[in-house]
Amino acid sequence: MRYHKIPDETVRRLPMYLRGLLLCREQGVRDVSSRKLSELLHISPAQIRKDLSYFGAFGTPGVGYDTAKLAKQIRGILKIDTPNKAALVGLGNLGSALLKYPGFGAYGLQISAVFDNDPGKIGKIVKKVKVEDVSKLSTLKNKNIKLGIIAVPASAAQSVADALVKAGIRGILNFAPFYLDVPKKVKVITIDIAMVLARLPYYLPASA
Amino acid sequence: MRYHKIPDETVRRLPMYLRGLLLCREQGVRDVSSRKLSELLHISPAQIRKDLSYFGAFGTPGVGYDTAKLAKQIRGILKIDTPNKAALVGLGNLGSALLKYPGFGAYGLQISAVFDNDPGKIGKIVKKVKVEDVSKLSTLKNKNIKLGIIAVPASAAQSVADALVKAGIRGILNFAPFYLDVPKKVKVITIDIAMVLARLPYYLPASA
DNA sequence: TAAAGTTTGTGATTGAGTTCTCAATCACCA
DNA sequence: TGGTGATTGAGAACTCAATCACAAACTTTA
Repeated sequence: MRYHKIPDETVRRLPMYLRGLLLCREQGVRDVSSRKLSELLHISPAQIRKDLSYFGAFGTPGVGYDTAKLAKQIRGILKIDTPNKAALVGLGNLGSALLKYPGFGAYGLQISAVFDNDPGKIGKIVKKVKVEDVSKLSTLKNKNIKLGIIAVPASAAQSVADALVKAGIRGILNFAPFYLDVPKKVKVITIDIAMVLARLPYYLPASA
Repeated sequence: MRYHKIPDETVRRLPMYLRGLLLCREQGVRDVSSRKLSELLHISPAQIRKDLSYFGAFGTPGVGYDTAKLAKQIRGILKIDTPNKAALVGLGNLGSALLKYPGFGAYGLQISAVFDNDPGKIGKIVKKVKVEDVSKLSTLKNKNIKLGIIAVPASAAQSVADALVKAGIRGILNFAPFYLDVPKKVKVITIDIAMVLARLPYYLPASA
């Protein structure tokens, strides 16, 4: 299966597999079968095997997958085997929370530049990172930072995105409720938290 | 098309349509065609029409959709035409940001109860809501709150989910990187922010 | 070494969701 | 009032993803 186009859905699940593998390793499990991983992640065993098969044959029939080895492979596929630096734009409530969020480390991600337009915040040092003025976004070019996180109001999101693209950013995680118009070479993933929550009442039973 | 099973993907897009319609209304646009909405949201016109057709015929051939009328319809479908109260558990960095997040109002959502296990936070009043001890989660039963937001560490997520379910919660928005085991009647949507960001490097061009 | 028991990897199948297409409908205008 | 142009709604066709099912590969046991 190695030479096929990879479904986006498969890429979306790869970090889940990595999480499951790390969980197994913590518990000292050396080998894990697709069935056991399935119980942990609630993704079907066949789905797991098919997803992995797109990239090669990592398992051993009768045994399963070597947790350490497979974790390394997946990290390689996701290109997170070497650390990735990210720039955060917007140090409001959400931006601050993201900056302090401890979960990025497990995936080799590090926020190593922060920008805001509030003079009261510029110059401050949070989490060992100095807050810079958004007008300085262009300096990212020299820092080999390819990922950007947008945590600004919707009205400013597009202009921030434009600046990020101009600064050489190639992947954007966008929290603003707004479609970002960027060149095709730039990958954008948008998370609109309110919109996700807005979907929950639909599933509530009809009776109050 | 009114009597078919609704695809989950369609439900996921409904809030986007609502956002687009609100945007149009702000600009004083009375009627909008599926083509114009498409340009705004980057969802194909056919997709928009098909999604809406699952619930009825809301448009006028040759004209398009009445923005005010359609917005009202969608709110009804999503059951956000009357306000929905939500309980937030976990007032860490992310929880605090969520509590202050202004975006929920547009979807009729309101965080009207907050819980934490930190004695230093319990009793405080944030955004007019008094922070309560997590052991008081059961009091939700009397408050007609059906939605819960979990913003606690992964290690505590399952026990919080159990407590929420016991308190009558029927929909959960989970930010912990963990699969939550809940009864089928409870709908869970998980957002693992780190995991989403971890997917971006995959799309970066091969050369550094 | 042979037989029994697991589990992988993948072609075949099924299913879900998207796009195509066009008849039907409506506004506008001469 | 009849013709023109725009747009909806929905069946049909298509595309993409998930599941099935099984041969091949490996471990274990005797």
